[in-house]
Amino acid sequence: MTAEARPRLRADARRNRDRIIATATQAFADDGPDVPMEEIARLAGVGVGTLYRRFPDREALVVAVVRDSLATTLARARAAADSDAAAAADPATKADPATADPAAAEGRAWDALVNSLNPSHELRLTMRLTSLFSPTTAAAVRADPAITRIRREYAETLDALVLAAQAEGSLRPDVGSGDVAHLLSLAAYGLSRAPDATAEIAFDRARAIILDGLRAHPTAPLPGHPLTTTDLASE
Amino acid sequence: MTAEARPRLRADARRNRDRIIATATQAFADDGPDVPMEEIARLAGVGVGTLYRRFPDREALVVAVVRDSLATTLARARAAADSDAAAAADPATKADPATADPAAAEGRAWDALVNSLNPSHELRLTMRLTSLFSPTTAAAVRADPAITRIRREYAETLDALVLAAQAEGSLRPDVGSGDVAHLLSLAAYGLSRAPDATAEIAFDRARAIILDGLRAHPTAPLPGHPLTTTDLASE
Amino acid sequence: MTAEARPRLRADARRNRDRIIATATQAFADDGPDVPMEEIARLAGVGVGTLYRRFPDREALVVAVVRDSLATTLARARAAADSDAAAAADPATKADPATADPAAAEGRAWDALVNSLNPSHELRLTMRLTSLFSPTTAAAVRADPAITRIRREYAETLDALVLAAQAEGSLRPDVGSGDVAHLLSLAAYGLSRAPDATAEIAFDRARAIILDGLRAHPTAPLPGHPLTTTDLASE
Amino acid sequence: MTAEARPRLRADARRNRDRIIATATQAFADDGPDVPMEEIARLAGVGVGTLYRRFPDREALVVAVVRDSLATTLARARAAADSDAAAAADPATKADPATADPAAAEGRAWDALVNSLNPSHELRLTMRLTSLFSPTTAAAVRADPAITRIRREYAETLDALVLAAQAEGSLRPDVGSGDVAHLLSLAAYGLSRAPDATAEIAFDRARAIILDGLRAHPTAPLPGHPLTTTDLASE
DNA sequence: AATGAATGAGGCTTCATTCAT
DNA sequence: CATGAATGAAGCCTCATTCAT
Repeated sequence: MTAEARPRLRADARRNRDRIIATATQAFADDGPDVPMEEIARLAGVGVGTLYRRFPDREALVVAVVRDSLATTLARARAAADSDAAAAADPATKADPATADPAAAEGRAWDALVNSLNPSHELRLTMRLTSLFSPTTAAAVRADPAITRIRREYAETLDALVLAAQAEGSLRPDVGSGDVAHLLSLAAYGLSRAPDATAEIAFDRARAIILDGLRAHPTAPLPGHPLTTTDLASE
Repeated sequence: MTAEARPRLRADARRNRDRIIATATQAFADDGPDVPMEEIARLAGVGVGTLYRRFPDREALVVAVVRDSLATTLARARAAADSDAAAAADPATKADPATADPAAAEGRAWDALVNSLNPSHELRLTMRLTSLFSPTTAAAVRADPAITRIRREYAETLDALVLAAQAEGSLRPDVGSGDVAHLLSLAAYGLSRAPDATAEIAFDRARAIILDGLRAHPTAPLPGHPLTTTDLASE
Repeated sequence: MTAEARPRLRADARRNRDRIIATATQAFADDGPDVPMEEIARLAGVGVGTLYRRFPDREALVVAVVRDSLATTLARARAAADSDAAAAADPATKADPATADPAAAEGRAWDALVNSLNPSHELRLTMRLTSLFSPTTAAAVRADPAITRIRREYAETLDALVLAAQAEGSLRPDVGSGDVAHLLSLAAYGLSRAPDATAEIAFDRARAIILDGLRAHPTAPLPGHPLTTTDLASE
Repeated sequence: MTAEARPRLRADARRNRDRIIATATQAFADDGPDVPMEEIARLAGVGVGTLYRRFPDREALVVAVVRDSLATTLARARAAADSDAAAAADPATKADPATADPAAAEGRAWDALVNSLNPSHELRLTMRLTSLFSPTTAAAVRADPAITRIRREYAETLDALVLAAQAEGSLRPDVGSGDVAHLLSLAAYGLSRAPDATAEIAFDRARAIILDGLRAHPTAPLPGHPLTTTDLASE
């Protein structure tokens, strides 16, 4: 995403690169992590050679796909956090709670949290990916510095959202950002590969139930201690 | 229960078969769905020839593994349902709520439901498998008659538990057995392959939060309608 | 060659293995070091799978070919050394120099040396191989323990032949076994790939001239010091 | 000398061409005959496109490299022959044998022959190349008209040197220029790719021994008949 | 019946060559 | 013209499956 490691690709090369990542994301989601490289190339409308010129091997492609997808997730979470901050600073919004979205009745920070956890269909599919790859590939993904950085920044953003929601009293106090990330990634895993009405409904309902479980009225103490995203780093 | 198509194997052959399934289950859990057949055979201490004598091809082995695992899950759920029924019929138990497990305070049917959803580590690993196999293999699994039957029986058992819990007022009324099955399989997906303390804690906490979300005090109506396990059949 | 690392192959497997090595030796000689593995398999009348079952990768095959060829060279040199020793111990032979082969007039030790350096056509072709492989593969060859051992034993045998020939005064005293090995491997390199009358003659003449240069009448001191085969170990 | 088919390149284009040949020569010597075209282009500091503009395909590049190297060898041999002829015509030199280099005691023609066979390290490396290329490429090299011409001219030059040395009695009479060329190319083959002190010494010693074998005192008749360089043309 | 050897289709990757910028 | 991106044929290797011992 940043300029660091990108020596300014030619326009068409750049276009190809983006198309390959998008195609690969979809292909992994549709056909599992073993889609032949040639299939991906074909779907992207390029030759295998081009694919390999951009990504020296399958692992590099997987890493790029995950990196891209996480970057988008991070951007979305950040946008949610920022709009929350903006709203908090805006007297107009603050002044009239009556105009608030009824579904947002729990409080602004809660809404921001929920919002940040409402990934697009494509993103949710990508979230499934990590769990699908072979242990070796998964290790390569975790070892990637860019991915590590994005995860760290994502953790920080989510931490802020979690703390704000707990401060306003809408999120149960005995959970950490790690718990929240874990639960929502679970919901995403549950999605079947192909877009499917039932899967969508099941996801929406699961998410709603999970959110109910996260609200600020625990019936019983949770086992263990609040998990931070750091606790899940090796997952 | 499984006598139908099984022409009564000799004891040692039967032992071989069981060991292969156990080994394969472990191998899939440890190394992902792509473990070579030869590796499985080696781990099971038999030649590939023997493996292929029992399971005509890789798909047949996978189906057998899933079938075996689901059968165990079903047995566990049934035991939970039965003990609930027995308890319900037993005045002694009914008479003295004070002796109840504090964690079980929500009611007997709730406890039975929770109990049926507390799979062993090995089982939870196996539950992940289905989502790991290629779409083709996954389709073969769903098409297997024995698996279909087990799923149906499991659905019936879970339906009963869900209805009982709703009857006693401990489970929110706007969920179906499909929602429950979905949520719990989600929690299981989250487990990483290797046994890992953090993953265990994350699982336990996620499960607790999900159960809180399932309790009988919804804050907002759920989208859609209660899902039955039939709704999820194609998942 | 020894039983150490060979867990007793099944008869047909053993036959296949031998045929693959023989075929590969010929194929490398005919078509250079880049012959496709599939071509070698085809020529040997086996499937690629069989080739790869015996030799995990191309490098392993090359190492086996070189190992095999060096072992034969060693055996031949040893036979020459032994027959020399036997002859030396046999009074009948000793008694009548008049019956000696005229071409052997230089002395028994000289004959033994020359004899040990008269490799078969196939062997000479194989000797070329080492110089043909890529640096990486050549390094693998040198790193092979069996090859190292054979080279050492070969060096010892050649040392004895060289010393004996120098003792009887037929070999110039300012050369070592390293010089001899080097020169004769050179002659072998000169052979073109395909059997070819001109190449044969050129080889025979080159060998004769080199032998003349090695005889005990140096006209000028050689540069450097006598080379041992150890000096050439890394070559 | 090479103006025939060369439509007069621009100076910088010429410089590019020369650099590519020099780079390729070095690359072949360092990394074997399989260096990728792209690697050669990179080392030469040009794009592949430029490389292909100069040399329509890999074979053309190899041919150019060999051609270039042989031309240098020819020039050197000619210089040796010419200085011999000049010395022969110069009474001053002839008059005072006492001033002769001690190592040159065998006679002027012998010295000229030896001198012409003392290639630089780089050249000797290049000489190895021919034997490293695949049979197909080697055939293309032999089929190249320019190379054929250079070889013919080289043969004529070497013939003259050989005859002169035999006339002065320093070279054994039963060898031809083909034998000489063959033996010396052998010595060069022995050089390992990287500059290496041991290889250098081994080469010098082998060359000295071979020269001893070529001196005018045959101990036994050579097999076959004197080889001309023509006899070796197909080698 | 058990074993493990043989087979070959299929996936990964490289690199000579062509072509758009 | 130079550049380097794109292409795809071809080689390496793996592994599901079959078959001889």
